[in-house]
Amino acid sequence: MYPNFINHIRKYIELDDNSVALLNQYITPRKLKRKEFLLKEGQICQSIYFVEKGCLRMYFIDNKLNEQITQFALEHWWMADHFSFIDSKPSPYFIETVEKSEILAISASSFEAILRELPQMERYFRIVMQRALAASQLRLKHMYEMSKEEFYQHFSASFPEFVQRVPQYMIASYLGLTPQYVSELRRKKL
Amino acid sequence: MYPNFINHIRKYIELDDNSVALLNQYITPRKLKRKEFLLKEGQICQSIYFVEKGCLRMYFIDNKLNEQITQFALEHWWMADHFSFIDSKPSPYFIETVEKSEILAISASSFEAILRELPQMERYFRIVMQRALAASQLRLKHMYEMSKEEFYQHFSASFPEFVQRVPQYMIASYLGLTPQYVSELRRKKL
DNA sequence: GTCATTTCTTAAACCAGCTTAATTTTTTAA
DNA sequence: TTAAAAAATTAAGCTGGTTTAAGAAATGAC
Repeated sequence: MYPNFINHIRKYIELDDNSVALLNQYITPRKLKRKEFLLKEGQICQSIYFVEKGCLRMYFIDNKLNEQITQFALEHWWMADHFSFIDSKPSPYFIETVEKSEILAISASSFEAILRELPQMERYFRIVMQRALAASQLRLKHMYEMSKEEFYQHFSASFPEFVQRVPQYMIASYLGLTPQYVSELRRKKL
Repeated sequence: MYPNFINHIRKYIELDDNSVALLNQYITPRKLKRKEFLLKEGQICQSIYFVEKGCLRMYFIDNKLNEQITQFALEHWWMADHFSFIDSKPSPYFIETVEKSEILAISASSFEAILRELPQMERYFRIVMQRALAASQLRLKHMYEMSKEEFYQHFSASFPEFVQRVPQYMIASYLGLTPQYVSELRRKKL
């Protein structure tokens, strides 16, 4: 059904076919075109989203009216504004497809139901959250230790397919650079 | 025994006295003076640490040989290099007490034992990790949207007791500023 | 296919925050 | 208490990266 999703869970916990069937009841699959929204500023982030296929970005509008991208999610990744999701507070973020995507949504009430009926899923989500936290720590370390130029070069070298897949100005925004400066850096490298 | 620790867990899950007793078997309490280390660069982060009392900082040495602080942990907070802890990889970080502290350590093997014997603790840690992730998302947003001056003023206004408690050069490092610039900002404000 | 829109590039002026270096103040340890 | 070490301040000069503005190239929708 949703091979990426089920395989991802089975990387961390055991899940028999009955459990998979039960799980499926709480999942809302969504097929989205490019540039469609899952969340807009001011709304409550009602669901957490698993990227079965495609790519999401999360951004907010800063005080200069720029779109500031804070996260991407590719296949196998979860996306959510966790503060908004946990506390049912309005989110400052937009979550939007970067390309045609297939997304699995789990609403807050489904999330609770899953954890109640399939307690082993607590373990799965504990591990996922812990790994996301580890990734976030690492990203922060990179931001502390690298100049913007190094940060860009490091990112390009680490995720070349991603740099191909996503418009350059989005990479720039995610890395906290102006598109002009990225242009300059690319020219410099060639 | 460890009131902050047990109360923290009981904020999120139910825990009877037997479970508390069981839990206690897997916890190593440590009383530390100021400037003692729980982790040094190159070591594997063998434990996660709960701050029962006091304050920890995590930092690494950057290429200019500065101590770059990436995290603090006060009472009720957990501290760990999660990448190192999860994958048993050498850590680039130091974890050190900022002041006299009482710390509870849970080693990787104890962590697994706790989760095996008290499965409801999966839920506790899932919630803790999810909240830490939310906090990390928010911090990142602040870094994207604020100038360094705004970031400092925002931090000072948000955590005045913390600014009292911790040396100024540590605040500067945590916020990614030079101590000189912080000095300038303080003077400007008065 | 082709036109409108989106994305990328170039270049020059500008500035927030850093570097360097010297001095003063505070803290620590004996 | 006092000497030494650690932390904070001040000030001048500098630079990595932004801003502004305009044109060129690529892309997607019809």
